[in-house]
Amino acid sequence: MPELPEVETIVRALRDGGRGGAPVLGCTFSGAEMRWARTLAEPSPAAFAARLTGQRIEAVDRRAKFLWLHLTHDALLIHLRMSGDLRVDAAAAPPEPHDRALLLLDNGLRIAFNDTRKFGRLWLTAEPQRVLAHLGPEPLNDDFTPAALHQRLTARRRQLKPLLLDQSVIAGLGNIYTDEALHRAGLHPLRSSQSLSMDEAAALWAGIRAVLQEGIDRNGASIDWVYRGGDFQNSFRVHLRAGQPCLACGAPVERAVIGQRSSYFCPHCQPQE
DNA sequence: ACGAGCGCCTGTCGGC
DNA sequence: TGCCGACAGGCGCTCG
Repeated sequence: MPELPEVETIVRALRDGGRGGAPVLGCTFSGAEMRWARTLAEPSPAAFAARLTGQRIEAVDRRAKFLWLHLTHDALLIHLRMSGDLRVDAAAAPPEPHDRALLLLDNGLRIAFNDTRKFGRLWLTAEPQRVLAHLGPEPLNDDFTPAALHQRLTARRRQLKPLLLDQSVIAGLGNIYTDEALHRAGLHPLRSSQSLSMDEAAALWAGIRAVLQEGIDRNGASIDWVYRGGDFQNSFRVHLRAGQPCLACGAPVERAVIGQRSSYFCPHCQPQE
């Protein structure tokens, strides 16, 4: 599910409150219950609760699509994958269906990791950089420049859309925001990355920045039963809009499967050649 | 180096 | 109504 803006929204809620939950910054873990053991990437389920207990949440951060809780000794990394979400509840509240991990806090609250499809993962580790080592630049950081994007795109010859989904090239984009960024840049998802001019890379850079920032401003996108609270889905220009008129030119939006993912684009605004 | 296929999971939806 | 395939915001693996 979540891409960078959805994860950022969750980070801000954990830090400051929001999405129906209380802030947890500064709280200390008092226990944990794993309800689907494979959710835990490391350490072992047997070691997890004891190691977590007593550690205080010193900071709540994000790297790409990973939530990053800085604890007293360790990092708690959380990747929500397709269907994960976090809630902050009263510790005594009955669990919800698909709650995979319950992390108890010493002030009567509880962080629940809910994940219908069981793809999400938690890491409790003293070496977060080992888990995050493969990630490319953060697209909203100052060092992510049009020239840096151009260099990374032209260093390879790949279809543009799968390349943008590759977290080692740029970190944080997923299927929705990639479609929207390519549309804003007027670039076809199958264009060869190596063929991009500096001007085209600069347009893509601006498109990526704009859609991510708008997604954050709107608290992410909510589709179907997944995720809650955001309304960026009301701003989609192409994603999920096959057959409907392009909001820029009126041509029907097309859908194609590219790299095993649904892709939506305007054939007029995003010519393949 | 790149792209395709598949596995991991559960749920929803549309067609027959 | 029931069944069946397609599809879903991600990512890691193998195989050509």
